Amino acid sequence: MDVSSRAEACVETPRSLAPAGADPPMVASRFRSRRSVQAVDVVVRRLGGLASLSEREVDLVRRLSGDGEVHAANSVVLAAETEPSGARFIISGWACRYRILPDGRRQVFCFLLPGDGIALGGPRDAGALASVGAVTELQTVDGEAVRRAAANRKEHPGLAQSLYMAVRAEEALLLNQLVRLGRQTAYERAAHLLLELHERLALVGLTQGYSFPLPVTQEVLADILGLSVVHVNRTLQQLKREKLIEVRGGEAKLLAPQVLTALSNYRSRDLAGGKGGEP
Amino acid sequence: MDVSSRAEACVETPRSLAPAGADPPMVASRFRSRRSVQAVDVVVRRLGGLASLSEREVDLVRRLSGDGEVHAANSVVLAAETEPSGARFIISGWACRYRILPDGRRQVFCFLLPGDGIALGGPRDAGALASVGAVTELQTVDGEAVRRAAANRKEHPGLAQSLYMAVRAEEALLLNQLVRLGRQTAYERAAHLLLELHERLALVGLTQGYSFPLPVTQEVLADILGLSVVHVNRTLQQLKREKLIEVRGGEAKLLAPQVLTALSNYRSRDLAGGKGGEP
DNA sequence: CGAATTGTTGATGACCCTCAAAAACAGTGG
DNA sequence: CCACTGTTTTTGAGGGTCATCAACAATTCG
Repeated sequence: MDVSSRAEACVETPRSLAPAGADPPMVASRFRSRRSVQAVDVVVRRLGGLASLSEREVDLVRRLSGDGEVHAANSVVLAAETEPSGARFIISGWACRYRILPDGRRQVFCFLLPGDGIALGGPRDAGALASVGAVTELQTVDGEAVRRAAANRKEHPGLAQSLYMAVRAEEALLLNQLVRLGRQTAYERAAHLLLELHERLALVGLTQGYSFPLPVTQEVLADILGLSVVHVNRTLQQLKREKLIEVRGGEAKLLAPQVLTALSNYRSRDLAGGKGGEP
Repeated sequence: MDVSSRAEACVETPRSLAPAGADPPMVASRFRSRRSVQAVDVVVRRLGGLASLSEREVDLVRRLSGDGEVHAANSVVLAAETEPSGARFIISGWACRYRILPDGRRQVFCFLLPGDGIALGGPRDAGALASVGAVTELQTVDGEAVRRAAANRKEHPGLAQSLYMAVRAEEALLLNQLVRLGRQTAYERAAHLLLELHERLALVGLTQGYSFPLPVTQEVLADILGLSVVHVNRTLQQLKREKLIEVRGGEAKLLAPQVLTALSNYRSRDLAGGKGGEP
């Protein structure tokens, strides 16, 4: 992948790129193109939110921008049961982990958002257990350098901690998802998922107040919520009718976050990590 | 306090149960017997099944038997939101990871069987994200020694690999569970779960052909299957009526494993690991 | 053996699915 | 710019799955 195609992709998925008005640290202007340096910033924000990174570690992450790839919307990024590929980070766009039953039923396990990693657990991660698909057009970069660096805890304690917390955050997502599917009504599930997406996107600066991009069809929502498309539609309508949310044109807005939180028993704080953790 | 009384507790004091402050004390008594040297063998079998262990590593695991604890059935082993404890291994009995909603609804994420670890991911593991409860009387041993040894990959490559695979196997469980809850009917879920339990118990030698212990009430099954107790009862009856399973007196038997596998789209091989994997 | 837990059964209705078709929308090419 | 096509959203109708409530039978256990 060359730089120009990445740049194009950036333009084509404007929604996924952070306006980033909040976080302009002195960006070491390396000899990389300015555009791509900004692009990986979302990874820096994500990992930096999970643990404190040294300047050297931040630089190491920034250097990832070299090896980017663009995946078309609806393409398979990582097929289950095939040779595992290395770790990658998502720069822009949404992906999802999922499994498909022989009869076509699909369950999406979780969304993967900008800044999130794919197969962080190592070469054999992800692929064997679930497929990863691009929900929108997707920009990723090779994250093996970071993963290997993080394996050396002495050298890169911050990165080690970050990746550890990233894996934990993903488990937190799965547990949330299990509660939704096992014990919540459609109405609660939808509210809960929207709150979770808002929280995650806020962590990487992709929200504007309570508005955030929701670039997925109702069919995808159905597959993550464990519902039929029709029922997702009706459930969202109910939430809109009650003035709790707005959803249109790939954008969502939480009109009454506290009400949503209460009715869906949403608990935040599971995803950020709070920078504590494992030795 | 025990978990089974949660329903009443919620009726009487609906609000006061949920907050983390009201977490029950952990009842556990210590044991230290010669007999337990044999007992930890189940851990050796489990870890040895996930990766090849050197004799030294096996010895290291066997030495765990020193520091055992017994947890009463229905007691809380690891409460969510509290100080994390160290890694432990289950010697006998069944436990489960779960979360309870403020209104009393409970979702069990997975069972923890003999040989399985608790909080293997490190001190902060498990506890923060889910509680662990003893389903039956439970015998555990401190696994910190093994966990720390495994952290040194050079010294103990087999153990490192084993624990890595154990964590992956647990993720596989969660993903299976997500498919069950999100996209399968009660009938499929029950069959799928029974197959999974059989496979897991077989890995540690606790099955006899297609018979295996199932020391749980239908209420617990309901909480893991995301169903009501009544519906679990009817679903099991249907499976019995169709001569696919037998369940009585804490024992289950799969009468037609292939039929069950087909009807529930069960895929094995996710849990064992096959001794391949991460560096 | 009585008390409590667990399992079983029936009745009723809510929730959610399926089928089917129309309406809104997005992209394409004339 | 507007028909044209395919996708996505929306609406309606009807039915199946599963929850809830309530009671009773069967077990387990002290």
